[in-house]
Amino acid sequence: MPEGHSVHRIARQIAQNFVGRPVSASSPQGRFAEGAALIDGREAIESRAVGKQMFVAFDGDLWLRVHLGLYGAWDFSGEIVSDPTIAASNGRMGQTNQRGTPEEAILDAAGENSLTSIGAPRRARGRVRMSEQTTDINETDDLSQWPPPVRGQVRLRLLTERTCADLRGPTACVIQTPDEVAQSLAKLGPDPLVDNARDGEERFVARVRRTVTPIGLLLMDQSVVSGIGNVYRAELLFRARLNPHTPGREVSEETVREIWRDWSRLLLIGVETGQMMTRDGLTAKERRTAMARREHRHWVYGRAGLPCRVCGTSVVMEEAAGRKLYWCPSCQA
DNA sequence: CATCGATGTTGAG
DNA sequence: TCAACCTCGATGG
Repeated sequence: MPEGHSVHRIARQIAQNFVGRPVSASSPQGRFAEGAALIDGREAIESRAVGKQMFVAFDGDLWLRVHLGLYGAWDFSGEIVSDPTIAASNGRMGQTNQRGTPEEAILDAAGENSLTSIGAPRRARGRVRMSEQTTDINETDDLSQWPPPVRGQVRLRLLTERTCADLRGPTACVIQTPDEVAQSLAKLGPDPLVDNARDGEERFVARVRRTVTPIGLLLMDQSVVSGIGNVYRAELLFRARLNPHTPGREVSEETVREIWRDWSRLLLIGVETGQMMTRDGLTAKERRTAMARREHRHWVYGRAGLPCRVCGTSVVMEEAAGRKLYWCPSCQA
């Protein structure tokens, strides 16, 4: 259920906790037994996300490609070290609160200090789910057992001496050669967190402005731009005050560039906070409400029939290519 | 307890 | 265009 921001967070979590270590791989459910056997015991070399796809390299030129699809999820348990760029950037974002950021909670739960201190690393007692924009600690879990007992359908379990990652319900989970990875990457449009800002923007602009396909469909096309899903699509279009049905070639170049830059901005915020926060101009109080409750985070997504937050017109919902598209017919005329 | 729907993609027809 | 994939939180009885 993730859009691009979640996948980047997961890739970083894998990088932080698995890269540089030998990894035991298994498929408790059995549906990925062959693939798991191929990487079992190998050292993880690299972990990266491009759009909604994640690639993890293992020693011996074997790559794991995972796509979570609609309801895939990774559960991390054990000793979990947060990505320092995420933790550090939270301060910059000014979104700490009394109980601490999710990342700080992870550090606490995982006993992160012990990793860098002299004492023996102590077994963690944290558990996090990384599926969508939530990163929750379940402190009621009994983690006295190691490795943790398998619960439910686990397609792939990655395990080090200290950290466990369980993958459930992915659309794609395959082992690839470097050539196959290159082919997968070649199908993907630019990702603001992967591609050079200028190159990415130019590719996006060129692609959008040469087609009559409606911009509302183009933003969902992963070969046009990577990582945008149904929520970010609706919100980017509203933020640009753009009618979703506008053919790509009829969107002004300035507006196309504005959308790319806005996506870059929203993606960065999503990676840092773990939430799809697409509203701005909020007071401190409104921001706290929005951080706590999803329905307050968006301009139009999920608000069919409710008044537009800007003009009061009823937000419209229509089906487009099998997905629900929300927009304000007045603001986005 | 049953049912529904979801932040997604693929492939059949 | 639509079903299938295969998971789980939210909702209703």
